[in-house]
Amino acid sequence: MIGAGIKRGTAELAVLSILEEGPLHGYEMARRIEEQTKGALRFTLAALYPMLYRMEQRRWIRGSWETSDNGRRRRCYRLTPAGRKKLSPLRQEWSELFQALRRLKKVAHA
Amino acid sequence: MIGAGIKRGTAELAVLSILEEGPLHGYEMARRIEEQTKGALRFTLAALYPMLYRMEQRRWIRGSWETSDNGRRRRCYRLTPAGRKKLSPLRQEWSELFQALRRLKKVAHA
DNA sequence: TCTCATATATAAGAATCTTATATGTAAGGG
DNA sequence: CCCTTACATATAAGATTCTTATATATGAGA
Repeated sequence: MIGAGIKRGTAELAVLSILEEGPLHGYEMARRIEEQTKGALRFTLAALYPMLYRMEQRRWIRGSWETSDNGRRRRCYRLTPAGRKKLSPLRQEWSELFQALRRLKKVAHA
Repeated sequence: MIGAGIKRGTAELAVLSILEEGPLHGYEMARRIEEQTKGALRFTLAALYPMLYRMEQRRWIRGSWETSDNGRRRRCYRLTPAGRKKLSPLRQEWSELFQALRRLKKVAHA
């Protein structure tokens, strides 16, 4: 798995990206991020929950308590318009970072 | 320029990459990183000097005081064999991060 | 002399990650 | 019936690495 040192800031992009596909609760977000990145990117729930809280404060996502079929309470988050608007500049920024690092001598064969 | 949030961990790779080209002192490293990334990646010296110190503690780089032609004292760093060995797994890790983020819905057209 | 470029250094603070710990329900196996 | 695993959220303490602000000092050019 990718180490803690270099993955800072990825949670924000990961959460917004995952929520773009539809509303979701934290536990499932963590599972999907791990699944979709084939285990490369993995977040502990302890990292994810405070992040979700912060993103809600910034109005990028909005959470609501729901009760699932199996009777469990969970907090379902969905992207706000502001969150959706944040996505493309954020992706752009990551894209620029990749390019920048590639210029500092090839970052592998990526 | 790329924001502080997402560039964590890049300094390490940047320094090792720059030193791969030859020994260098901190001030010039900062200048070259900015130049080579066309201004996208920029480190303040206040971020760079402690980083160089930490990397020296880890034996990835080795510094020596030199006096330049113009009579200024400066600390010249060079890659150690250990530092050189660190470069390829580190690049690999970044490469995997890029791939992982790309899988979470395209990170722009990168 | 004043300012800019060179050159290094430290301090205080912010943000985001880590591991450890806590709580509670539901389902399945022995 | 009990134990373990999966589900689901939450907080605390600590590490790391970035930020801005500040300090020091020399050399060159206007």
